[in-house]
Amino acid sequence: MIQNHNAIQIKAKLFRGFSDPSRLNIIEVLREGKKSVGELVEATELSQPNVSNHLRCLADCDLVKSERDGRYIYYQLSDARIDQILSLSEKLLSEAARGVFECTRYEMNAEAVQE
Amino acid sequence: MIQNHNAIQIKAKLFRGFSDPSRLNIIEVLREGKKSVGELVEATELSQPNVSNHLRCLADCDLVKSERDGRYIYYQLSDARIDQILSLSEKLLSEAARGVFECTRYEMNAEAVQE
DNA sequence: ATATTATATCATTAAGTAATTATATAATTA
DNA sequence: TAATTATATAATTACTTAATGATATAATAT
Repeated sequence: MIQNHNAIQIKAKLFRGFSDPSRLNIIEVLREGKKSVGELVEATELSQPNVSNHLRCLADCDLVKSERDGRYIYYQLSDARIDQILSLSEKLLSEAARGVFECTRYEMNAEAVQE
Repeated sequence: MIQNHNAIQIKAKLFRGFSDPSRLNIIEVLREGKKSVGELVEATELSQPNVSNHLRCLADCDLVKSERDGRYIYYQLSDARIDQILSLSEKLLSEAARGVFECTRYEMNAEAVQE
């Protein structure tokens, strides 16, 4: 049975959280555990405002939650299933990675992959 | 950094396949089983060129595979884990749907949601 | 061979969105 | 209080990409 329009909109929105390389990079770092914004900036090598912008997006979508400790604000993934979804995706990519990489519809300016 | 740059690029690209509502709609219909392009057009109410464009994107990424039968071309999901990823996402959304729905980043609506 | 049906491709348009720069807010320390 | 550190916000710019409309290819039927 086909899903209703809203269900698809919402699900697409969830995946959009994962679909940007910078945002996904942040999420991958958060899979290690709770991190401050500064730690995320250092780990991802993104600019601080850029990290904050993406974090707000992720927080709005309830993919991450935050708590302040002094002047630091710590972020963490809000749900264990996020980790599961990413693990499953890795398994899928372990076989399909070449096809995904060669997809030409998006130009993500990726560096060359050695095979 | 836990993962290398390429791994993140490729994973982001995979999720981009799911992140557009039209494309996700097509994928959801394909979860029911093999469908011709015409059946997908009818089920999704998207235009035929639009469906074909998205199918090419999905095929390039190896998310779907196709086979011709006469003048019809049938598409199906290429890997059972795609269905698993979508099922897991549904479970996640069963609790987080409100937050995702209320995410304002993509509507360019500047209203902070702090806790 | 011509017409019809099914699908793909391509150029263009229009909308979306990531990154940057500058600035603001908040907590802490001197 | 003023300075410093950590993070957030906002406006702008540059880039990305979905949808459309026109056309092309492919298979089949007449």
